[in-house]
Amino acid sequence: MRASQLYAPTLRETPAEAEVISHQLMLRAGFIRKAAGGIYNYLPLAWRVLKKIEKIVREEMDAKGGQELLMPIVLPAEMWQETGRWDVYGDEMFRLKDRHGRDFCLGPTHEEMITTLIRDEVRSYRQLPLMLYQIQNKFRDEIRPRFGLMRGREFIMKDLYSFDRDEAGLNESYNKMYDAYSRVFTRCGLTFRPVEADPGAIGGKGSHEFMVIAESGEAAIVYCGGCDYAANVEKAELHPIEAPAEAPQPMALKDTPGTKTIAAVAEFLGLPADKTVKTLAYMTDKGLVFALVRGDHDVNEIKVQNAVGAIFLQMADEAALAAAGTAPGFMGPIGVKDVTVVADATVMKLHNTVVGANQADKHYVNVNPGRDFKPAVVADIRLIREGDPCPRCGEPVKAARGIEVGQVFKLYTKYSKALNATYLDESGKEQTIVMGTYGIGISRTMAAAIEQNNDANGIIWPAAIAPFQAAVIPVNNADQGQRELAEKMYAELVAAGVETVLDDRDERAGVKFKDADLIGYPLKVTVGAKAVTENKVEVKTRRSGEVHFFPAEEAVSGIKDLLAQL
RNA sequence: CGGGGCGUGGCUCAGCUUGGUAGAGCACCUGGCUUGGGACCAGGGGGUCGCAGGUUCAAAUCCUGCCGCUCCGACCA
Repeated sequence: MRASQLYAPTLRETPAEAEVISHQLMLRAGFIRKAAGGIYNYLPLAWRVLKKIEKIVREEMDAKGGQELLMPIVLPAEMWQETGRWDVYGDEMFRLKDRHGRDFCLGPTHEEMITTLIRDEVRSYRQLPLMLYQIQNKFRDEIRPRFGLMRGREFIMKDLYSFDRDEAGLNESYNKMYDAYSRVFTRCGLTFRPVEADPGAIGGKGSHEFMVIAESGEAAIVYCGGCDYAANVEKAELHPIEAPAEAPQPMALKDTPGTKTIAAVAEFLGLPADKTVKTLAYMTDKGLVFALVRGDHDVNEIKVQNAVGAIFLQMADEAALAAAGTAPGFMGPIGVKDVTVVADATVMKLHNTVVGANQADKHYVNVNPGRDFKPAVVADIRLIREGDPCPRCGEPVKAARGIEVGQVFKLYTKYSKALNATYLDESGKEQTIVMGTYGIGISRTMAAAIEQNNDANGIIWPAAIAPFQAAVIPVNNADQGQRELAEKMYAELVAAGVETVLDDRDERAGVKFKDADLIGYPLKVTVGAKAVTENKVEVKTRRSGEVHFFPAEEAVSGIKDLLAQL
C-alpha cells in the first residue's frame, strides 16, 4: 500500500471527546471516526486489524469444531417474548417496528435466534454435539456509551453456541472454548487473565471472563498470589469470619442521636466498626430487601441479587423506607415487616453486636444474630477487597483492573427449555438440549490491545494484529536514489509477503516518522542517504526503538527475521 | 434518569462578561524554498457561530425551549 493512497487521516491534536488512550489514538491515527454516540466508522487501518483478529478467532473456533454461519441483525420479537428477555433487556435493547407494526429488535446477542434456528432441525442425539458461531455486529443501547470502542452501542462480536446432550458434553464444549479463548488472546499478543465470573442477565451458572489487564479497565478483579484463583469482584467468594467468643448479653434499645453512619455509631458507642452491623435497603422485583454485612464490610449487590433470586435490584429511596416503617441511618433487621432480610454469613458469627432500631436516633445493642433476629436468607453477600483471604488457599488476594474481552457461559437448559429445543436419545426419550454461549468482543479486543500497547508517540501493535508489518520511509523524496531504493525495498517486501506501506507522500521525514509511530507499524524501514551511499538500510523496531542496519540485498530476510521475533 | 461542562471552517480553540460587517494555529489548494523526527515564505479556498423562537435599529454575544456531545453520579443511609 502506498501511503499517498491510504485513507488514514491522522490528526495532530487529540479530539476533545476522547478520554481513554485507545480512543484518542484510534481517532488520531485515522482508525475510526464517530457516526453517533457509541457508534463508529472503521476506516481501512482499523478494518485490517479487525480482520486479523477475526482470522485468529475463526482459526481457533474452527480448530475446536466450530462452524461459522451468519444470523440476522434484525430479529423478530416473538422469540424474545418466549424467553422473557423482551422485557428483561429493558431500555438496553434497540427496538423497531416494521410498516405493519410488528416488533423487532437489533440483536444484542443471539441465544434466542440460534436456538429457534436449530430446534426444528436437531431431532436426534446423533446430531450432537454441535458448535455454531458467527461474527456479527451487535447492538446494545448502553445507558452511557464511553471510552470509544470499549463500550459502544454497536460493536463487533464473535458469538459461539454449543449444543450438547448433557452436562458432561457441555463441560467438554466449555473446556474447549476456554482453551480456544486462551489461544486467541495469546496469539493477539495480549496480557490477559481468565477469571471466575457471575453469569448475570445472560443466565445459567458457571462462567469465566477473559480480562485484558489494564488500568483503564471497567471491571475490578482479584487474583491470588498463592494459587491460581482469580475472579471478578462481583463473583469472588468469601468465607465467613469467626468472631471471638463472648457471653451473650441481654439486648437493649439505646439512644444514639445523629449517628447515621457506621463510623458515627461505632464512635458513639466506643466500639470498633467490626462489632456493628450495616444494613442496606434495596428495592427488587421480590419486594424490599435488607442486606446485612459487618460494619466494616461492603455489600456485593450481585450476590444479594442472586441470594434472593431478583432480576432487578436498586437502592431503596426514602419513600420506600418510610413506607416500610424505618428510618434512613437507623435501619436494622429487628421488627421489620414485609422485608426480606439477607444476612452475610459473617454477620451470623457476631456476638453482642449493634443494629439500627428502625427509628431515628436509636440502635439496638448486644444483639445476637440468630437469637434476636432470624434472617430469611444467610449467604455470602460481601464484596471482596484487596488483602481479603483467597477462598481457595487463604492467602491475601491482590486487586487489578481488566477489560473484559471475552466471556464463556454454561447456560444449561435456560434457553432450550424456554424455546423447546429437544432431541431424542438412544432410547427414544425426549431430552432438552444443554447449551453454552461464548462471546469475544472483536472491536473491544482491538481497543484493549491499544490500551496495553502504546507510548507517548502512539500505538505499538503486536505484530500478529498490526494493520501492516512495516513502513518503508524514503527520507528525502527529492533524492532519486532514495526514492528508487525505497520503491525497490517496497516491491521486494511485498513480494516476500510482508504487509508493507511505502510512505511515498511528498512530506518531510519528520512527518512520516511521526505518522508511522502514531499508526504503530511494528517496523520502520528508513531509506536515507546512508542507505544509498553506504548500502545500509535502517530498520527500527517500534516497541524497543532498537535499530538494525542491513545491506539492501539482505534487508528483506533481515526484516523477516525481526518480524519473526516480535 | 439527576447534576456539571461544552456546541464558532476538517481538528484544537479565542471572541460572548460590556450586542455593532466572524478570528488564530493546525489541516487543505497554488507557487517558491527546504528535506533524518509534525520546516519556512507568499498567495488562496472554506464557517446558516448546534436548531427553533424571542428581545433589539442591530445577536456568535442577551432571554426561552429543544437537540447533540462530554464528564460525574445513579453502590455503603
